[in-house]
Amino acid sequence: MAGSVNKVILVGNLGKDPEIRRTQDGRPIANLSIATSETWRDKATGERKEKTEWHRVVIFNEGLTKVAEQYLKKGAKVYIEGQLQTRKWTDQSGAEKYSTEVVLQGFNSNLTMLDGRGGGSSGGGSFGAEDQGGGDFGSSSPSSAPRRAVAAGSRNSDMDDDIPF
Amino acid sequence: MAGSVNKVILVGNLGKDPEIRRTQDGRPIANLSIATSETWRDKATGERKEKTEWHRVVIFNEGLTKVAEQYLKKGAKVYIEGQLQTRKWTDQSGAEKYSTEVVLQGFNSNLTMLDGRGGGSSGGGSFGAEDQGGGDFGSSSPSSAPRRAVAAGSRNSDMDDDIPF
Amino acid sequence: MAGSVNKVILVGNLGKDPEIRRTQDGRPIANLSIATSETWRDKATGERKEKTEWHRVVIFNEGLTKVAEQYLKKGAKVYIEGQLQTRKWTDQSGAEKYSTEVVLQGFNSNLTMLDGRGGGSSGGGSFGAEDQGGGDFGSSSPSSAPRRAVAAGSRNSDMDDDIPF
Amino acid sequence: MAGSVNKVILVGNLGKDPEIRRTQDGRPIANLSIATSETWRDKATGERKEKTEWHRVVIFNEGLTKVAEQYLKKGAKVYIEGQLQTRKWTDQSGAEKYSTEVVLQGFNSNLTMLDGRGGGSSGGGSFGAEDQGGGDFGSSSPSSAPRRAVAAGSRNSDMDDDIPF
DNA sequence: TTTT
DNA sequence: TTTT
Repeated sequence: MAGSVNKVILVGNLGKDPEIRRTQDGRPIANLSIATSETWRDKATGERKEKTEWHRVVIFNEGLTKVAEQYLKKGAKVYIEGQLQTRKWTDQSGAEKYSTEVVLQGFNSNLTMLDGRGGGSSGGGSFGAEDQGGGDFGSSSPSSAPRRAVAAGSRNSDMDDDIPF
Repeated sequence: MAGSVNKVILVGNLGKDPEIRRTQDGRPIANLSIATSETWRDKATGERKEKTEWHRVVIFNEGLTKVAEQYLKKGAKVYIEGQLQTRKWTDQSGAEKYSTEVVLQGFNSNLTMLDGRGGGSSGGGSFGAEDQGGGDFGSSSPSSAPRRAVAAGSRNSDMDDDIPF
Repeated sequence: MAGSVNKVILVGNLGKDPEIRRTQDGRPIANLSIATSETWRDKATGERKEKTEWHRVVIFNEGLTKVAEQYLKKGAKVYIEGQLQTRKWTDQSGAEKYSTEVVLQGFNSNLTMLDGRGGGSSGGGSFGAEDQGGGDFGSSSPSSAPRRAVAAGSRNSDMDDDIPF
Repeated sequence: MAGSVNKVILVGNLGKDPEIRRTQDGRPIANLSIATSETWRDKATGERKEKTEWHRVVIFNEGLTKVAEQYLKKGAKVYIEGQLQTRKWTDQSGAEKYSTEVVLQGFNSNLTMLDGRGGGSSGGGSFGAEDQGGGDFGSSSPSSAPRRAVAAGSRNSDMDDDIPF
């Protein structure tokens, strides 16, 4: 079907270190377990309640996989943008199982670190789907290309970042 | 955990009419099957490929459930905003199963119709989590309350919807 | 700053045909005016109210610009994903002005058509940031690459799209 | 127009403390300045570049305004979900100006703290549009109501948060 | 004016 | 089971 959107946005913490696997043809894949939770006060009893949801996240994008491998640790807080996918598989006893995952792959994926845990001087970093994420954090290539200068009449004569508020 | 976000955004089509159930205490619940798909051309063979993903959507919000029941039909295109939730259940044979659903419940849910199928002169409509969705489509109550007038100095003296571009 | 996210998601209708311009070095840029609106019933008076918001959308991505030029017309309904950017410019009288736009550029942009207006047999189509959008609609290249086969133990032995709900 | 969506998602840092104002009828409004930025390496020169975007955020939701007033400080990292709105106003010289803001108001707004600055043992917290946000951070009321138990056949017999991955 |  |  054309004309559809399939997007998941998570902000949560890793329940354990990323697991790195490889496809048969050698491409790396990272698996993350990410927890999100909500808390509320029960209206009847007044108790504080909390519910944690665990999300299985699979990173097929090679650059983002490297970022996960190098920078993410158990406990790290991340922003994740990917797609929902449900896989069918068969367990050892032959039973059919379904697993729904948040898949980071292709152009509309994102992985952004929201804290600086795990050592180094770095704080959070943002990595888009096109990143190769190689090398040192400080020299890692970035998200999207900057906006190019545009010839659009007089409207552009004084481009500036200083927004006065 | 505090400080987390769990959000799913889908634009897709209903594979069948909504199914309405009731909780033990009588609250209505709507189940939707929503398809999203992507198409691409295989780089090697040049073939056109398509992959469809099916999403199980559960609407706990009472107002949105009514909207689903009254206005959504098989084939309808919708915008959905909800949360990911995975449930564990046991089938007849005692096997443990997991089911991951997109749940519309609480303040940060949304259901917006993107076409006007199923009769009436109306095209799509938007229903937020606070809607009761009652009555005729044309008179259905809306999404969010309008912005209130604000005393904020001279900055507000000439509010206008006519943005000239 | 690392660790940030800047995302705008719109579903709305074009107020007029796209305007295509070119940068000084010849790259095409599309400008869209997109309307979103909300309706509500005034609690005090019971009147039905509507407020329309106009969004200026600028497409720097070359493939998406072509898609806009070829397929979008006044009235078309689209899903847009981009970033907020505010530009400062100086008008003819020398007054400083600011213009905030939704910019589609780079990896995390999306333009999806949600209807089939404007002729042809085509309905909606989805175009990610990496698309070149060339040629006929039916043969246009697609969104993201498909998921590759993965060697991940027994879990993958029976991949299938037939989710039974 | 029915059938539209107007959503902004930001993760960024406050450039200064929130500013609290009041409407003529006494309702509190919070104004935030939030920075997002992206970095990239210039392909031609190899230089590291950075571009910061400033966002004006206006919180009309009374509960979220209180949260902003009590917990947010200059430098705090937040997740924000709101709507784009452009206001027209006239400055002292009579010139027409436009200001585009991210407005948090109504059901589909969200403000989530992503760090634990400003004292207390708490880390980030999440506040939805329906929160009143009163009282101590640790006892603050929550986001969305929990999912209610559902009579839906055998599928629900063993609900559990312990997802084993 | 933030953050890295 | 949708849609193109």
